[in-house]
Amino acid sequence: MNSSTIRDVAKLAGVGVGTVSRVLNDSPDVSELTRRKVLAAIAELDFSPSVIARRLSLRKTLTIGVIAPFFTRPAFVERLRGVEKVIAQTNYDLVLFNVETPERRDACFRDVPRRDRVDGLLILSLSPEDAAANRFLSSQVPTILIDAYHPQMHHVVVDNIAGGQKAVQHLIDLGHRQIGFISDAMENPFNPFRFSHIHDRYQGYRQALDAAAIPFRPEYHKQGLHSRSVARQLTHDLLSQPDPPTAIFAYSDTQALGIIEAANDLGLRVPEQLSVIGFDDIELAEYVGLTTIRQNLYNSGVIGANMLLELLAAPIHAVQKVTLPTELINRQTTAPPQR
Amino acid sequence: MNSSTIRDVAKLAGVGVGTVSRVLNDSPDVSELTRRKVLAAIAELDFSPSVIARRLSLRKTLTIGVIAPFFTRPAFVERLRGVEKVIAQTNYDLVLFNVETPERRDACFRDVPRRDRVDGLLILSLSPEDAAANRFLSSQVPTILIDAYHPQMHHVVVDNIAGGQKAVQHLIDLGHRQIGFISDAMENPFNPFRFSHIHDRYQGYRQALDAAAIPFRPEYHKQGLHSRSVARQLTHDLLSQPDPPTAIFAYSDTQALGIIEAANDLGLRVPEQLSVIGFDDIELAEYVGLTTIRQNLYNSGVIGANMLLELLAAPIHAVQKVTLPTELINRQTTAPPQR
DNA sequence: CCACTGACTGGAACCGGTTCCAGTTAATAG
DNA sequence: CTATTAACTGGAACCGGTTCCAGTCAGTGG
Repeated sequence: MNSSTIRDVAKLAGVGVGTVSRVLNDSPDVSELTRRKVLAAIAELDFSPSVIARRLSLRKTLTIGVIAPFFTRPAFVERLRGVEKVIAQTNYDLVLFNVETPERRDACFRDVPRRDRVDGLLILSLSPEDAAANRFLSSQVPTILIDAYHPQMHHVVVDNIAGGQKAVQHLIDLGHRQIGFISDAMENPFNPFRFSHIHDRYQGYRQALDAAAIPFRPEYHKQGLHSRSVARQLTHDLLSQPDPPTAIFAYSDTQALGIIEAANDLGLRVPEQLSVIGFDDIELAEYVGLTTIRQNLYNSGVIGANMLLELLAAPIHAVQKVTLPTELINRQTTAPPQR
Repeated sequence: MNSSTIRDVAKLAGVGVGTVSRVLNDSPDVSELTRRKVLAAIAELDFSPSVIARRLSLRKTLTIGVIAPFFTRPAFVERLRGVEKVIAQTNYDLVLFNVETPERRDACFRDVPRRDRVDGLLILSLSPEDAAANRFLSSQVPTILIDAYHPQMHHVVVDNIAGGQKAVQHLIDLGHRQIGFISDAMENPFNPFRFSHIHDRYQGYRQALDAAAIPFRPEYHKQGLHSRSVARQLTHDLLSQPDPPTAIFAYSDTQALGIIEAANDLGLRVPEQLSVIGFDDIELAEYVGLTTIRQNLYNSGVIGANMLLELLAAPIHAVQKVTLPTELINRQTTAPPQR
């Protein structure tokens, strides 16, 4: 059925294979008469060219790879959605590599960036170390980091430092002076993917405190694995100390939810007795009325994918760096501290 | 760098290309000595075989396609996760086709099922009409429907009828006799993807009522677009009528959340004054303590992907039909009706 | 009338694997 | 010692496109 080849078409149309190929590729060097004959033969045979054979002779895969820890956190899915939207409008195929363990990440970083596998690569939320980055750079596969960073690689990131600062500044503006921070662990082994935003948001936290001349209190910063339940436990620790914070900045919305649970456990009303602010603005955040810092997740995918397409179309550039802004979404979990 | 071919390896190792190919494919017909020579040459050249060329000569794409409306509802992502998990363990690539409009669905149904594009296909939550199904069947591309149905295609579905019945039976067991149902629209144009579960869950609703000899009241069934806000509005309609229901079965958890919002609007306490039960058991459900019917989303992806791999390995079978059970998850939104 | 140009065309060579057939070699049987 | 066989091996042919070179032919200029 689908088994006719370009040679069958050539024979039927009474032309050479080269001519058929020219017709298929809209070459101008074909007379109108010939073109019509070829198109008729194509229609009669219900021929369509083999993508596989094209790939071999073009030495391109017509494929874009995406490496990401998609399913581990809701935010990643939203970025992927933006990526897919862009790629779907091209004739590239989108090949998915999901990463749920550091081993799998390393395997992907090793095996995927090969010219015969993908023409271009998007990496979401996974910042490569120098060794991996060098492999990407020498692999000749154009690669864009989205929500991830390496100084020598193209990337589109959100301004986590400014975002963290914005969150804490909001609490300060409300009158808070005792502000806790609950985050993922900043160091291995509890930050196996080395999500670098943690450091950035932490830095934003510190800068906002400094700017307001509020001394940093290490006992106000609790770290642990990224999950609601861990955040809940950390909040218990945080609030059970003498002179506890009156407001908490959470590294992520997921953790903010754990903080709110802990407040409920302890009989503290939010926001009257405890203010909570998150980061990301995931869908749940709106539902529970969480004040948070929004980053435009979908857009980051769109921008990254478009950068990659440009890179594939045009020759090499200098390292492209895009930083996206954040936005304070003021809902119902922050308020002035009680006197 | 990556440019060495099997012929380079053959020359360096002093053997023929066929022999190198045999070594690469672990053929037993190679002497140990020769194998070592070849492996040494491979290592020296840092050679790895071109996937593209393999595809052409094997006449396989080494690719599995997934067509789905992934990002429109959280449940789909969870299924995809199960699919990815299975595919990642093979050497198939996973190519993603996201569908957000009926046009895009039709385009995917038309263009993707081609032997030179994918070796096998998984379709999530989109039930093809007969015309499309015939194209799939005649395309020679093994295809599995997950959470979708066509009588002549392999599929793995959840037992939506039994699930709906289970939900309503739970309400009846609690003593409810006035039970509403809020669902997606059952007919076009408001059900553009023809999600068939709606009919099934509706049927489960009707069966449970019949079994308890409770007459069906059409005014207790409200339909609308799938969203929290629409469900909220429908609930207002439902509860503002004389003799309103004391319990509501929601087609999905998302809609159940809208129902709860509406109850709050009206000052009705859940579950004391209104019982609500959902369907799916999405992540949010646990968070808000929603009683619901769980379907094992992740597992449906795993099972479907494994079915496809078997189909790719073995010759044609009879139509495979798998039905997965559901489970009542009893949380805090259902209770006996008030006297 | 010849040389030359431009427009178009045919088809071999190529992309880099796999496969199959025809050897070669060594071992075993007769 | 020869015939037969088993165990390996080399390499041509093939998968189905694209590309490029060497034409062919009509038209133009001298």
